[in-house]
Amino acid sequence: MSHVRVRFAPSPTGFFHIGSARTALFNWLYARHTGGTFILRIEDTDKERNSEAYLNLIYDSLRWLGLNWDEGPKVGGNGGGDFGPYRQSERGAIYREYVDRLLAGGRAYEKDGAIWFKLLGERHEVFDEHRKKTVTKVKVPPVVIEDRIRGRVERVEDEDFVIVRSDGNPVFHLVNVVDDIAMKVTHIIRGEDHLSNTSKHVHLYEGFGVTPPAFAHIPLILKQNGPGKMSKRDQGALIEEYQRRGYLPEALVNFLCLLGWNPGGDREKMPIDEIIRLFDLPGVNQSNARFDDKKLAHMNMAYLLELPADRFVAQARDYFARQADSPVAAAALAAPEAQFRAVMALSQPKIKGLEELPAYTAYFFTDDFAVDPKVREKVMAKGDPKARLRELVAAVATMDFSSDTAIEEALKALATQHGLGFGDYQSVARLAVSGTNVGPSITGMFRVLGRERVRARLERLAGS
RNA sequence: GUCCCCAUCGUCUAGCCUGGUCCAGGACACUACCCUUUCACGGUAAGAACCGGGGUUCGAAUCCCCGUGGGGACGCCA
Repeated sequence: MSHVRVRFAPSPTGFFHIGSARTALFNWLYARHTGGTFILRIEDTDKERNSEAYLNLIYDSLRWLGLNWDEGPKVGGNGGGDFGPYRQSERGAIYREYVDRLLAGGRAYEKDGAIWFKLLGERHEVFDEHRKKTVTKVKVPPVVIEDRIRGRVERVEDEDFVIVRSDGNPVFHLVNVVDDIAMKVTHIIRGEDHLSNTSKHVHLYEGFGVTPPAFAHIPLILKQNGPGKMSKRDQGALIEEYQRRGYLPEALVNFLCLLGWNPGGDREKMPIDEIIRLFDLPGVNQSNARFDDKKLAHMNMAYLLELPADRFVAQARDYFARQADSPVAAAALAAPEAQFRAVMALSQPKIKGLEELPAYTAYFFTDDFAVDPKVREKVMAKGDPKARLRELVAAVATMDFSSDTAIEEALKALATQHGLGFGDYQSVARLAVSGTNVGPSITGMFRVLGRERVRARLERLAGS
């Protein structure tokens, strides 16, 4: 097959959401799989609703997800590729030229100040009950689409439609087709919501005397709760939200590609190279998929767990840096490098997401940490906790803090000496030192916190 | 209302094209147990689905039809 050229063509009229991201991802994967070209084209013909902020959000989100584009805005030095410009707002001359061809060939006409595409066939007027108006129907044969995912789809498109608005701005259907022709796009991979537009597009291709590219309409992502497809307003829909919450882009990408595609068999968690190798259009499902944030969270945890320590530390630092207004984050960032790294080493195997980090690690960075009242009540109700705390204070004074095993030995010896279990000391020590009953191993906590702070906190609780 | 698409556990899905190997496999979630120095991770186990009805066939989750359900589109939005 000739060189594959696919495009992702978002319009900067709102936040960048999960559905768009997955469409971009499938296009990108197909390009990478086939060794083709991935084009980013900005469909900013709706002057009313476009915004530069949303445009930047598209760039940022794609970059964050790792979906680099070969042609498009921000690529290289001059023009971003051989078929630019890649923003439709800058391609007016090209559209005029194509519209003129239609006008000259009798395939378009002017009415009410707008330009309409003309269907070829017998015409008659009918009253449309649903739209409450009289419309002109044209007797045309059905458009046949050989969709790469859905198979053969037939649809009758029997009304002329506007291609240039009365204010002179071209309409989506026109620019979309013109650009796909001009940019030599070979495969149109887009959401199924465009399937019913496709009949218009095929007519336009035919009007321009061009064979349409291959179509592949991918299933939609349905909102997690309630009916309908996911939209920008739905819970968990925004890419920037995951970015802000410290999700790993590779986890999100892996999760997203599993929504509506599968590599066959039981494989789920896969490195991106493997996904690229396996991805192909026949593996894409035909049915819509419901978004599941639990599974995404699980995927994220799996990726977090296997992240090299250096990268985990970097991610954690990033996360804290983005919450600089929080006292915990400020304290964490102010901590010495070695301590920060040590705390992260204890946390990485335990947390499910970076979001947990502030609450999970606060006591390492400040003495002013929260104490869970329920845990306190429970722990302090058993036996003589204050006695154990005093014994711990004494033991800590001479304990070897150089390694977890040394600390463990010392605590075990203490428990044995008093005829109690390790857990009896562990629970009060944990409460004193961290204010809660969840966290890394007690020995790790002791070691990283250091003798002085551990002793002070044990004394504080013993004397309370 | 019209047109188009879709239909396997609660969710994502394997199997469907090339009917028998499927009293339907995996993952997430849920439950129980194990591991354990708390909490997680991990391990084991359990429950949980072929939308309904017709047909074709010796045989249907798999093929066909109808129904129902879900989704989408019907803009001088994209």
